[in-house]
Amino acid sequence: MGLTKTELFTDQQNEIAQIAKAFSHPARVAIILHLLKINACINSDLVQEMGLAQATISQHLRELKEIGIVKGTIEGVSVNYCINAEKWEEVKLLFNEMFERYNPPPTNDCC
Amino acid sequence: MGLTKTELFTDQQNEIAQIAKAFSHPARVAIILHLLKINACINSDLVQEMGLAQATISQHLRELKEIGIVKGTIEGVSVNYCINAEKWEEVKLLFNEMFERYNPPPTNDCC
DNA sequence: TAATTACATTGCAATATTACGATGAATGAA
DNA sequence: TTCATTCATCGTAATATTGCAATGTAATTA
Repeated sequence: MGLTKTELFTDQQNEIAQIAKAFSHPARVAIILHLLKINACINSDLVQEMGLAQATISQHLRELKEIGIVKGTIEGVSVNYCINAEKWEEVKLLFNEMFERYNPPPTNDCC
Repeated sequence: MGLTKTELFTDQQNEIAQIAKAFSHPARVAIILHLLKINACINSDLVQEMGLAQATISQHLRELKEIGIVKGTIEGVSVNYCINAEKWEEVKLLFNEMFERYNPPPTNDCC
């Protein structure tokens, strides 16, 4: 079918999945890593940095903006993109909370 | 096209994206969270837990196994699934390293 | 052996994603 | 005003994902 049955899952599960989806394409990871390094940049910089078409980068940036990880402000003719600090912290906590849930079983009888 | 141009990106970028993809569906998140809580379980337990068909769960489990996050060992008629401790640690470090890269700009002149 | 249980795999339909050319909108420069 | 720059959006083609019924496989039980 291709239609995810989100109603079967908790809000937390859906939220983790939604944010993970933002990270699930290397172009978006590359954009995020570039923003982390450079602090702010414009669409055409990213077109230079990666080898994708401008329309494609714009589409990826929109997804990152929709999730809230990235912010963009109009700066004359260009748009300044950067990491949304508050959301970044939130995402970090959400994933860390999950990562820390694992406590290896005392006996190794599971697998 | 629908075909990700992985050759444009670094190994690290592709690896983060690949692992994030494993987390990008709420059913797989639910499976992982359940395994974290319960330590080990079988396919049919998950079918009860979530409302998806057995074939669908099996498919999600296969993806998690392919990535390495989950291990499965045959236990008579059933298969015991559990978190792969080594891979879990690796994934945790990979994501934490990324999360910690962010240092908010001294001046808020970006966005 | 025959039936049962637990999963995996196959095949398919519905939908989502990826990529990009073409085009549109807005700003600034000549 | 006209042109160039920057980016968003639209439309479309190629491919990927999701979900499940049907079927296959292997081990256990009667």
